[in-house]
Amino acid sequence: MSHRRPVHHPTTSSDDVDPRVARTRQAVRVAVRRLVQRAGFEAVSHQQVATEAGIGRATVYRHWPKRTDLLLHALADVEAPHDWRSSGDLATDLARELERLQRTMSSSPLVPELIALIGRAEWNPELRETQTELLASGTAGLRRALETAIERGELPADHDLDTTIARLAGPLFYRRVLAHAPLDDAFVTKIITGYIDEVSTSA
Amino acid sequence: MSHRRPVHHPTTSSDDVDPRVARTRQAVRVAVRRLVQRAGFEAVSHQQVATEAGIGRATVYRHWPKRTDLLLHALADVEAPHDWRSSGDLATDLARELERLQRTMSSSPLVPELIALIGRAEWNPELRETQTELLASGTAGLRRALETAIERGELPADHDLDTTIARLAGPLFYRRVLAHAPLDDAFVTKIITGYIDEVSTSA
DNA sequence: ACCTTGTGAGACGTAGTGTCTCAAACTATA
DNA sequence: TATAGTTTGAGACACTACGTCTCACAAGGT
Repeated sequence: MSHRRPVHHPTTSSDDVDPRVARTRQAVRVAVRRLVQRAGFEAVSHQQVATEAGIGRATVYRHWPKRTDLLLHALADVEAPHDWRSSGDLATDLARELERLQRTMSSSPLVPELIALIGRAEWNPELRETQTELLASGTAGLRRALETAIERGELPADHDLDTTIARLAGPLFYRRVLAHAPLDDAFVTKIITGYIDEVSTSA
Repeated sequence: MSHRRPVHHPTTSSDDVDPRVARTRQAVRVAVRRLVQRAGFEAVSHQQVATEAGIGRATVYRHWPKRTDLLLHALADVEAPHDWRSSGDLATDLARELERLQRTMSSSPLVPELIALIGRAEWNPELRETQTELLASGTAGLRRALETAIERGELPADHDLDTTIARLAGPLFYRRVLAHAPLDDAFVTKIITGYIDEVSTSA
């Protein structure tokens, strides 16, 4: 919609968007997150978002015609750009990554949003794509840890990463989302030691 | 609402409810399931259900005032009353139970309904309770298998069942619901052998 | 100062919601 | 079969929400 191409001042943070648009976007992002955390995605309507954000209803429709656009927008900048360095030991790397995942899932106010996403991704291809991306970024650390271990020869080259990631991260999701049980340290430790025992005995 | 207590003919299936009510209940159950599978719980409104079931809108409101009541009703009879007998070997029992879970999650038209449930259970205590019950019944087989193994001395008496169940079933949920990847046999086999290796080496 | 563009307020028709009433149909029993 | 007690379906009703549109105004860029 914005046809402004030339960037005159390579400004600090925001892109070459109209400041008014940037304001709207930010306000809506915050509003959607608040609404989702308070009452679930079901409570997110253009009407509600406009009220919560203190902006006009028409403005919300202009930028995000569909309801799911609002959710996608709220999730848009949830990239986890964490710089990764291996400790040289698979067990240590996994522990660190799983604990990071544990922290994220235990405390992050984002979990409700992800659950809202899950519930809809089953029927909405666009949302499913976003979910896949978020999942990939959330488990990227685990994947890197395993890849590094393969390079070191600590794991066989044909080790199935996806399966392993599912076996490591799956139990966390199960506990948090399905069983509504706490993700305590003992639980995470058991997952790690179980897996390490398994690959070390087979080696 | 029905004050009919004395049961004259101990009839075959239905309780002592008015046949008209039984018809309504059944029709709504079917309609809700169809709608959820077709377009998700979001598509389930009293209006839609009435149309789909071919009954009056007011009737739907009478029986299920809230929208979630419709979901709960559709999930009400999903008990899995499967009679369980141990094969005498933990690995065999687990394989059977996990494969059952795999089949259920791969093919059952119920999975969409469960996902609809998950998405809302985070904010609705009543739904959360139902979800917990369904989860318990779905993993009852696994639990029985593990309990039997403890009785046989195949597992230590202080073995944490909830943790183990999360580690066995969690990866399946992860694959099916989050990763949208197929639950192939190789995957299930890896989960089982991994776990069996782990407990057998520690014994 | 100028022109451009996003915004907010509100009008508008449409569609869905939740409640209510009432005649008709159904059920169990005498 | 007749009768009394229930459930149902159809529709009326006020209300809210939806999605689109217009237009004056404010805020942005140059």
